[in-house]
Amino acid sequence: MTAPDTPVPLPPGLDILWGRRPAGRRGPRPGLSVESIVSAAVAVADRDGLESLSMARVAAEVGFTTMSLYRYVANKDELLQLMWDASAEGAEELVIEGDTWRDRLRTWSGIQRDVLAQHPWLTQMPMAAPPMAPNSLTFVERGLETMDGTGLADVDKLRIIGLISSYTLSEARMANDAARARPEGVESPSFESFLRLLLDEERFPRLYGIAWSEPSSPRSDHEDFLFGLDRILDGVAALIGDR
Amino acid sequence: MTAPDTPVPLPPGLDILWGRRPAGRRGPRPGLSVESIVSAAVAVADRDGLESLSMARVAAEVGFTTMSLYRYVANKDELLQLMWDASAEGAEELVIEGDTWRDRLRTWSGIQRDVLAQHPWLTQMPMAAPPMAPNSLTFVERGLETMDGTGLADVDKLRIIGLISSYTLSEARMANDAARARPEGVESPSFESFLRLLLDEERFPRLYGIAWSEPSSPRSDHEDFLFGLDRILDGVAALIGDR
DNA sequence: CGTAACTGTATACTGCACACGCAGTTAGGT
DNA sequence: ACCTAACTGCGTGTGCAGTATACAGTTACG
Repeated sequence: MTAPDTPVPLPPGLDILWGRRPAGRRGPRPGLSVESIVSAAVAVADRDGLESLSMARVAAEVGFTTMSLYRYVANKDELLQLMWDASAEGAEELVIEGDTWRDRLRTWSGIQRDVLAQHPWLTQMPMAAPPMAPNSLTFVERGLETMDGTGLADVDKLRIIGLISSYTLSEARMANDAARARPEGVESPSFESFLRLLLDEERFPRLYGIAWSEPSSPRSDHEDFLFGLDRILDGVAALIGDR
Repeated sequence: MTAPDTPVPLPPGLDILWGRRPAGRRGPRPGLSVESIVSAAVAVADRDGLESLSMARVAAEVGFTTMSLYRYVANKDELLQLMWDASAEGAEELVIEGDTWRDRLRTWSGIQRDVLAQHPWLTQMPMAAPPMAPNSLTFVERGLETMDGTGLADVDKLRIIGLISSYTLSEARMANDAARARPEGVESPSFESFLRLLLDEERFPRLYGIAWSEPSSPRSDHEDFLFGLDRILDGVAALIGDR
């Protein structure tokens, strides 16, 4: 029924990202651009967090009125999608080195972690479905690339990429939320102290034991992260060995 | 400096959950209760999604005015925390069966997945830091329990629990977001069709291959989930074998 | 050179969380 | 018996979101 030239309707924002926006010819020169709006929004989110990202705030950042943004962006959701993809900028030029698939996957995951550390608001974003924006997909492609030569099925590679990035995202989210919970670096009692207050030994024998026995090694978020990642990679190794 | 009787300030909502709210004696009988408010809120979120959960909506559900809720709950964030913990109700009576740690962990993860399926809004919640509410912690305790006898260090058990639940949560989140993207079950083109439209072979050789070769096996979300879980469990098995 | 397409903006509307204060209700102290 | 402190429920009001709409000015095509 649809004429062959009728473009399939894309999810919000994707038409911009994939360069399918007509770009009219008449009328005054645009004083703004999607890119400048997105980068202003990213700057605001980096500085003040996602919760204080409003259309008015972004407009102030670029020196225009709030409503002018809507000439370039359909709504706030679309802007968020664009910000997400903007954070994956540079994936095109990315080259992942390493002798083994394990090294390369580790590096790939580390890059993702770095991005999440630079843009903490990414962990609070309402991530709609799998990534379908060009930079994100390029990054996925780079991830698949790391497993060339392992003999894994392509579908399994994709699942592994999904697994690792969901893990990386979750860990970053937890680290972020925890950091935000202690406002002024005041070494607020944080997790274990609370647990010691709240846990009683009979209801929570194992957690109780962990809470009271821990002060030996003050381990870092990064070590926690690597521990989990190595468990996943061990699982991948087992899968590769299976065949 | 703090007097011994001075209660340590708990994060919002936790004082209610752990039964540390004074509960005054004078004044009129409360017409509401925290429990009724929370369960009304859960009902609203189950039915209409988290985005349409407002204090006014909850108030209408229980037949009171908006502001009356604030006599029981400090703010909306606190209500969300209470809802989160309420979703883990029943963890106390939970008994996880299975002959091997692997079976038990699988079951444990499956229970979490079921809860997330029943309360999809959990995947959209701003999860502040690790769970410190009683039901959530009880569920963690049950998770630790599944690995009794594996000889793993307690700290590692806790990390594994964290790893599995972050994975389970992420998978549920993606499944949810994808489901919400196609509004009326209209078999919207969804992921692969879009990929076929957007990917060109030279920029995305591997994704291109996956997108065009796939229709062989229409696999389900559940299989995807189990695949990733088994990778993680393989990793745990490797860790257990290491010692 | 008229007009259609386009841009920036002011104004207005809606829904939200929540501060505040008031009126009525109960239980203890005198 | 009664005063009063502690409490509940509610109406009003505030400020901030996102965004619909209409309008005036600007540019390029026919």
